[in-house]
Amino acid sequence: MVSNWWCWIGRFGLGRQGRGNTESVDNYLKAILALGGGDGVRVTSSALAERLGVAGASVTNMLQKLAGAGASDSSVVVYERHRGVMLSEAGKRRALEVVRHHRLIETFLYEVLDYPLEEVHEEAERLEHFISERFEERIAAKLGHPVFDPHGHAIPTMGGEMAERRSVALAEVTGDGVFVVESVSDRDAARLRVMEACGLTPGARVRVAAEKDGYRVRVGGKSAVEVSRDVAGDVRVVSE
Amino acid sequence: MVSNWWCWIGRFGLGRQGRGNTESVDNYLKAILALGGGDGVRVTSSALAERLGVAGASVTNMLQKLAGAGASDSSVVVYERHRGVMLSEAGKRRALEVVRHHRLIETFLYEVLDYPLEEVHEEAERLEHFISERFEERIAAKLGHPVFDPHGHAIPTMGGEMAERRSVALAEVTGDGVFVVESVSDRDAARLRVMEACGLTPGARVRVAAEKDGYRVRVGGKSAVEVSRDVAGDVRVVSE
DNA sequence: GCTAGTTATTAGGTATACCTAAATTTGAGG
DNA sequence: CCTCAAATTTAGGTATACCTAATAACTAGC
Repeated sequence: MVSNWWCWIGRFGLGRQGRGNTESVDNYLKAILALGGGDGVRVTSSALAERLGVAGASVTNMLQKLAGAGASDSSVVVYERHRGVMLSEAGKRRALEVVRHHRLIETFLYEVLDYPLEEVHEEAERLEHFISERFEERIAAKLGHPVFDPHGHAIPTMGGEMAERRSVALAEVTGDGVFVVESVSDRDAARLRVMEACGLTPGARVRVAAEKDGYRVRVGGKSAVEVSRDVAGDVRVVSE
Repeated sequence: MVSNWWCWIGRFGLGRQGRGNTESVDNYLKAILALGGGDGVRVTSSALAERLGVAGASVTNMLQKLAGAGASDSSVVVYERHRGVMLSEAGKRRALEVVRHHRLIETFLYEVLDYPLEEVHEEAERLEHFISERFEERIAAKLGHPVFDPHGHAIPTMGGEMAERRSVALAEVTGDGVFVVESVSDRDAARLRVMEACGLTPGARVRVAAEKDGYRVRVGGKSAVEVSRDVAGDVRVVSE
């Protein structure tokens, strides 16, 4: 009787890689979507380069490859040199799927694994590319098919539909008034921590007074706090 | 008031990639561990190539890079050309960490997300490379720091310790007797489905009778079933 | 201790996805 | 309509991680 537990460590080929969408490609699609390329807006190479943190030349390379792959239709983007890029139907579908993954994972981390709000984004950003259909389906079911993620952002359905809501950045509010926080940006974890401390979380009812260089906000019964313009730029509200 | 939900899709650089361990490197380390390279056994290039499903030349390349990186100590493997490879302390630590990730994820998928047993492996194989320390910690806590995964394999602790148990493959059993199933291999999903159907799951008490070309097993009150040599090779048992 | 056969390594190539630096194209202002 | 600066693309390079084919090193058997 010999102990050889190691025999049972799985064995498999290297690499992964679904149907031809690499992690990189998905990130480009997501970035194009985020910059408006899913709604007929032509997105510039430099905007993409800036958002993705890569050199402009790298963007051009990738766009050429994406546009070239698959004859003409069936391609994931519509691209003409010097005239920007937008998503094709297929590209938009895929981009929304990745966004769905991202937001479901965020919700899952927050609801089921008790992550702090400001940490869900980074983890989801990595995992969104590697989960299977089954994983997606299972966490969606576990969470009761949520419509919004913990930041207040809408989660696209499997069909790519998305609850749309009208809102403004708090930073664009000029007068005083009472608002409901629609969503908070996940861009900056530190800022997110500030918002949480102030009670500026999705669904919160806030009384806002614009001041030079910022806002005075009161959430619920708490005492008023000063909110910088930076932070206000990361909070979206709807008027009550 | 303008709706521009897309502004809130996260923005980030591409790529990922922790402290220099790529997914590929982790897979090599895991494979070396699985072939005994964590216990002073020199593992051959061809064994690695076979297990990883890559060409021999690719293995040599990788081993040279792994051995070369970081002066001499601090390297993750001990390698001499033509004489095989084994893990260094650091390499073994990392390999066990990846195995820990894998098995925790499997347990999580099975326990929390209700995956069928035969599907957990493939998903874990992908995700093990991309979860953070926090994710690992959170699922371990959620599961109550489990010691075995759903296949019956021991989960290494954070310190790299691992419950060791003595067992034999059912295929090596010659006489008759009563055994307890210690673990089942996750290698082959189809085989796993057969085992589940037979009741051959970790912890099950089975009465075994060797026959030419296979085994006759009785689990609990169920009627006896025939088990092929192939399947028996994927079941490990301890005598009662 | 030599040779055949297996095993391992070197040499040279592919694809992805980045980079910098050098063209080029575009479009705004005069 | 022409020039010039900004945006974009081309050209040429890097690193990872694979590949095949050719060469070299071990090791058994005689």
